[in-house]
Amino acid sequence: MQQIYDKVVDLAFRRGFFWPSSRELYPGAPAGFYVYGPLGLRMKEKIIKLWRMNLVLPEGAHEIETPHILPIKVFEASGHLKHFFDRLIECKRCHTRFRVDKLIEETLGIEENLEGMSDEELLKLVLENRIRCPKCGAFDWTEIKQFNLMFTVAVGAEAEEPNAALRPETTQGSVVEFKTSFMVMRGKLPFILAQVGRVFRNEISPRRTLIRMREFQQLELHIFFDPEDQSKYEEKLKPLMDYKIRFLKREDRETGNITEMTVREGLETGYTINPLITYWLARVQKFFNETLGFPLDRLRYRELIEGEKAHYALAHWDLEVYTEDLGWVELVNNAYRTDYDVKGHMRVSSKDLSVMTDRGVKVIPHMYEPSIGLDRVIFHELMLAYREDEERVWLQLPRHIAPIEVAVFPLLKRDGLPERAREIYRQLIEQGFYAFYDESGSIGKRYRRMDEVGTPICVTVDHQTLEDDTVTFRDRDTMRQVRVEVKDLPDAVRKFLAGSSLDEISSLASEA
RNA sequence: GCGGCCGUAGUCUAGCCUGGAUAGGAUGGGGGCCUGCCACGCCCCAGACCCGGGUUCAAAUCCCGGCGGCCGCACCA
Repeated sequence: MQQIYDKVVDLAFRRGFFWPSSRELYPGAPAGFYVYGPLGLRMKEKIIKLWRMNLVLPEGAHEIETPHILPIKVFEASGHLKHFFDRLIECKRCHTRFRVDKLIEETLGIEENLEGMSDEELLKLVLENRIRCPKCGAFDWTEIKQFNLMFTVAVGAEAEEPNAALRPETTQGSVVEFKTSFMVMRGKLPFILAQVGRVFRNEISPRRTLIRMREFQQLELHIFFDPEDQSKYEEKLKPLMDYKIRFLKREDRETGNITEMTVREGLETGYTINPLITYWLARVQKFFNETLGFPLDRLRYRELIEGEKAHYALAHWDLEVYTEDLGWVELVNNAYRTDYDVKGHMRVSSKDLSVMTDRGVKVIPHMYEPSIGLDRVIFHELMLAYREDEERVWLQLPRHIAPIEVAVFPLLKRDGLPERAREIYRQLIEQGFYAFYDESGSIGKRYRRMDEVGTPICVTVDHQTLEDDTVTFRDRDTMRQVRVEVKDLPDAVRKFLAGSSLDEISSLASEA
């Protein structure tokens, strides 16, 4: 069942939300790269802004921007080198694949470092020790295949070997720049860095358009804190104590039962570890529900278990969203990375990254990271907004996220109506709205076109406008119209986008 | 990456099996006429055989390879 999915993808390509890169000119272009068209880009900007206004600035986070390309050393310290450059060997009988270093370590009980060995040496070890397939017991292996899940680059005109890589997460940039940022901002723990940025993963098989891409965008918060001092967050949690966070606990995997746990319960039972993590779990869920408009019953935190968690994570919850077509899809990676990253960089760089705290002791900060997959958020906004009936197709996007905020039409293409409509359009643009003007075809067709891209308001200039300077103001969801005076229009648009009802809009004129 | 299915305008599709002349239609798009509020109608225009090779007098059609898509497995740090 992919009905809505297919329709949303079709609509997105057709109307300029997003489409596959380079397809027009070079049909064989590799998959997993997408262009954001004008409408998709607008939504993206709006969501970034909402994130910034809700989770960055009020939390005192400092937004920085670090390079996409980082030296290989960085990824040696972060553990990505080890975990991203897999060497796999496949059993020819049952077609199960194994990481060859793990296979050898586990079968022979060797602890020594196998990373430096060549493929030939590793294969020789497997064959000489007659290591059998742990799954089916066969002794029939393929050659070793290299899997690079990071894109490597050779920096410098004369470089021949890759000496850098495109980052697979923005985190490492923040960790590497933590100390400098802390210093220049005269920081104190907890200290939060924020990054909006593109990340790159050489996925084996990119699929489902924006759901799994090779180049995508993350909204990440990197919260550095003193694990021994939670006082600040204890305070911040007070108003949230009865807020319910939705979890899929590890033991409920089979049944899918969601546990609604209040902040208080999370703390008391220790399930959510500490006040800081608890606060952020609640905060991020609230952001998705209240600001981005995702219904609560479609959201849950899936607790990851050993083997699913990232190599760096002590605890890890994926915030997931449910749609009928795609099932539960991860939107936010919430990882308690402990001091894994900071320590890794201390080890590889031999620099001291510990900082002084108010307690008067130096600590190596721990890190908690809510990391939002922006493209997936946009895609799900579209999926959840899609509506159709016998008459029309429309996107019931949250009004403040719609890419076109208000469209202006002349009822007819004569009698001076287009001229007046263009004036009104100009005024709205000057007021800072994302306005849109159209005079082609019939009025009904123009309404349909705007419905399809989720434009919340259509304003129409008719003959009455020329007499009393009022226009019709149409609501996307009900198709109802009220008349508004042109002078009140900017105010009406602003209020409607912020959530006012159509009745409130129509009473504007009578108040004035 | 493996296996199965598939690839004709932006989208949907006819033609392919059985090779043959300007690749047809719908929808969408642009322009025009019309139109006093929800995809009216009419006229005009632009737009496609995934890429490469092979077989053939001749390939959208047959064969091979590549690329891409969907589904399943694996991967998803």
